[in-house]
Amino acid sequence: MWLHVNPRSPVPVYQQIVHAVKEAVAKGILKAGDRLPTVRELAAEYVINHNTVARAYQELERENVIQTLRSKGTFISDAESLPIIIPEKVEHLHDLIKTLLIEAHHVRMSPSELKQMFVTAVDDWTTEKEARERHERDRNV
Amino acid sequence: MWLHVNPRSPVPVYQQIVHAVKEAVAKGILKAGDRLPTVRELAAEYVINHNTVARAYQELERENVIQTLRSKGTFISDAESLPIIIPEKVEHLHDLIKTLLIEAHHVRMSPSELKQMFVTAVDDWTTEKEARERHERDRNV
Amino acid sequence: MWLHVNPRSPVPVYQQIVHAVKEAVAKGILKAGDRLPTVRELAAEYVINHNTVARAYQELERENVIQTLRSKGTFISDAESLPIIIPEKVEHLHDLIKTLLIEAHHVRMSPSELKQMFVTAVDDWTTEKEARERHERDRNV
Amino acid sequence: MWLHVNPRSPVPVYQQIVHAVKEAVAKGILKAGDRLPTVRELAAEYVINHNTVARAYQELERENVIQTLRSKGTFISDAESLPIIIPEKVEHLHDLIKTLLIEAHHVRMSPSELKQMFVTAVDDWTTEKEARERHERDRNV
DNA sequence: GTGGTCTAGACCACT
DNA sequence: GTGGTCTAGACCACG
Repeated sequence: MWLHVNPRSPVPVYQQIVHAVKEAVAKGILKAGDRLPTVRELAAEYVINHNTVARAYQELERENVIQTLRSKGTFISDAESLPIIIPEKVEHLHDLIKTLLIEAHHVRMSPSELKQMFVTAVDDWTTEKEARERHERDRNV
Repeated sequence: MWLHVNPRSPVPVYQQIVHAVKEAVAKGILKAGDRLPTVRELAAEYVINHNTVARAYQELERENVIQTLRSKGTFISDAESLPIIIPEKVEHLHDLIKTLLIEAHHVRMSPSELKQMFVTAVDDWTTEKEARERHERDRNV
Repeated sequence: MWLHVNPRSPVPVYQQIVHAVKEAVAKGILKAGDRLPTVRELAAEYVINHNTVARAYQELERENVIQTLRSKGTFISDAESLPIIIPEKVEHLHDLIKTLLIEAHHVRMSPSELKQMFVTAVDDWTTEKEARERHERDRNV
Repeated sequence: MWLHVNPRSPVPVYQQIVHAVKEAVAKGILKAGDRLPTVRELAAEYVINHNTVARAYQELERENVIQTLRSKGTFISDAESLPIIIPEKVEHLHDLIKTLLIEAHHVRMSPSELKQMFVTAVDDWTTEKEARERHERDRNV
């Protein structure tokens, strides 16, 4: 399963859920049209308050990651159906990168070392994703 | 000035201060030995309670970013005085990079586009920093 | 109860709380998973401000002695959950021992007498702890 | 010299001085009758406020470690001249040992390991002291 | 109901 | 005058 919730973490549980769903989507584990568990199913399985799960789903819907079809369930949105590109969010990425640079400095890592680390991480991410997709294809052949 | 505080942001004021100081240090705007405003000066200037500022300073001291000289004020610490390297924090950087990849995907940005953006951001950061240092040197000549 | 607070002591109240909790844990009076009083309960019982208690709890959490489960309360953490070993802290123990030797000298106690006293104290501590554990076990049988 | 003062340490400077003097005495580096620098000499040499040094001397006098002979200077007290043995102070040693046990527990050191560490530390202390005394004697022969 | 944050204002220890 | 601590009382985020 793509979800691990740690109730002891300082980051709110509902945000952990949001993040996990977005991660699964980004990795290609969840794909457009896939159905998510209902709020109550997920709440029961992970022993979470259902209000918490509901809040996570609301947030995901707000971000257009999922869509709720009335009385049919919630599904991963079709990415292409959302043509809106939001400069505000790109801004957010810039801030994240800046934070990365700041934190790196305080761990005595130079910008170029960070760049190195970043490139490696991205390459790993990409190859892992491709491996996953190849594996998926083979299974379906 | 290197500090902007937004009291209505969801991120706690004391953390905003912490982040701002770390940013100024990473950028080279604040240097080892520089004196920070006193708790009460800073509190007055930004209309913050002095306790909030004190809490930020304590957090910064805990992270070895600043040092308190008893009743003389607080100063940016020498980076060299901290031989401790914390693998746990490097781990944190990895997580940040992963988050970056995930968020990028949800703004329809591919890993390679993100890489591009990252490299540009780092280069900008570095050249800005060098420009600042050159300017500083020239002023002191 | 395992807590005695003296508001007129020169040592800060929040540190007294921190120390008392650590002592209770070391003695086995508080065990992994045990729930601590809520911030406000403890504050009310000892006529302390809740902020002071909160600060003590935060410090304890930072030292991995307790863990906060969001809006469920705070609990003694599993010792096993903390694989981190800090040489810096062992250093601190050495300093404490040196202080002990120095203070002993000024009470006209020779190192060997101190050694005697130390061994006795440790043995008492251990037997007391074992007695407490045996008693605990018997009660649960 | 037997004094090192760290103005950045969280422990007050005057206490650092007190501790250093007591340490030098316990180690036999300073002996009964030895003359200490005057308040102003010491203040000048270590760039400390003379009030701070004065306070340290007061504290040392209060603890009978030194004695001030009016207009002749301050001297290390003759230990044997102070026949008073204070149970209150022995109590203090007990508390220190208890703290040691508590802190050891939170660094995952068992009481017996601590005992081991303690014995080693005491033996080192004693042999060092004897070596110093032998060296002293040889020099004076 | 839980802890977390903030303000306001007071007092203290240290230099 | 510096930071550190504490109280009192308020509001918020989370589950």
